[in-house]
Amino acid sequence: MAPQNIAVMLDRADACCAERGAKLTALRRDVLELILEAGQPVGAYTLLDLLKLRRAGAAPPTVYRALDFLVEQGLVHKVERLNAFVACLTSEAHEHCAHGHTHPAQFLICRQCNSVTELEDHLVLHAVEKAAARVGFKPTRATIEVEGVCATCSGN
Amino acid sequence: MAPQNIAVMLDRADACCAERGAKLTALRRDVLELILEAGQPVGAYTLLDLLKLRRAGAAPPTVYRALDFLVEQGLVHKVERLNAFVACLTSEAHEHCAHGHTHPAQFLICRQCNSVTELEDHLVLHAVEKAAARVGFKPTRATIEVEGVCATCSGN
DNA sequence: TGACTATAGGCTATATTATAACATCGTTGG
DNA sequence: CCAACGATGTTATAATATAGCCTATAGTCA
Repeated sequence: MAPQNIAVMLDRADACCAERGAKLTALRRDVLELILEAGQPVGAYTLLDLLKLRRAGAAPPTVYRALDFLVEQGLVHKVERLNAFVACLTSEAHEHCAHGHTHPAQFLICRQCNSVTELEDHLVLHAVEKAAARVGFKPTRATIEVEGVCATCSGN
Repeated sequence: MAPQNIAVMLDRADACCAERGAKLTALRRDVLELILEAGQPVGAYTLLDLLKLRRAGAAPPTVYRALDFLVEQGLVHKVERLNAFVACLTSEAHEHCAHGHTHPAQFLICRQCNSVTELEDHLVLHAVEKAAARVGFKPTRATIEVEGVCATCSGN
């Protein structure tokens, strides 16, 4: 992502937090910036190494606390299958930021190029909700991660 | 699960592996039995502690290798959000065991009672496949884990 | 202003989850 | 038999994540 776009995203994130009474502190902003710069899922310790270049004293809790905050605000998602974190780029997360903080999302993980694409497909969500309702289950959050081969890698 | 049912499941698993040219060795059978006895998702190190009661020399690789095998055979699933393993109880996995080994599944995780229910909902799978196809992505596997409150806990 | 309170962050240690690497053993097929 | 392969034993270590305690800073209210 181009630096100017990252700056835009950071400012959006800032406004979004403010609207909710949360604070995107300098540290949290740094961590979010590093994730945006990565442009792909990045592990907590990779992030820590990057963060140390700016903040010598950084330790695991430094990163994990910032990540907890960012995930809670819906600015970052954790990809469970990769134990990695990725910035949320969907417009909803930033524009309609009044809705419940963590918005639902699906990930497509290409096992050839390791790229990850975020989707926000309401039909999928609907199907999941219906399946849950069928057994009386009340969902609050869904982790949907699909492994496979992306369009580019499969030559389409 | 009642002991006699566990025995049935183990024998089915055995037959299933045999049909595929895989061997459900004593060790693997022990690990599968422990997971079935747990009746809920169980962590690798919990499993290791249980296994040690029978096999003093057991170490992490002992358990992880058995788990790798069982997951590959579709007899056990890993619940990513919990870093835990659960036995696959769906009939398909055992009866139509000729299909691709790892069958798709969805999990409903109750955050009140920690129970986990496995679903195999084809509408959900279809929705995921369609969403993926829409962006040219070719899925091979999907991790679908829903957190919420189960029917029992929500009083329905 | 000054003390109160709550949140954020620094820092050390440690818990939890998972794998690498190499040795040994046992079965199976030539 | 013995070669080859798959399974397991064994030791060490990597990778991921959290506990707990202390300090600093910012907003709040008497």
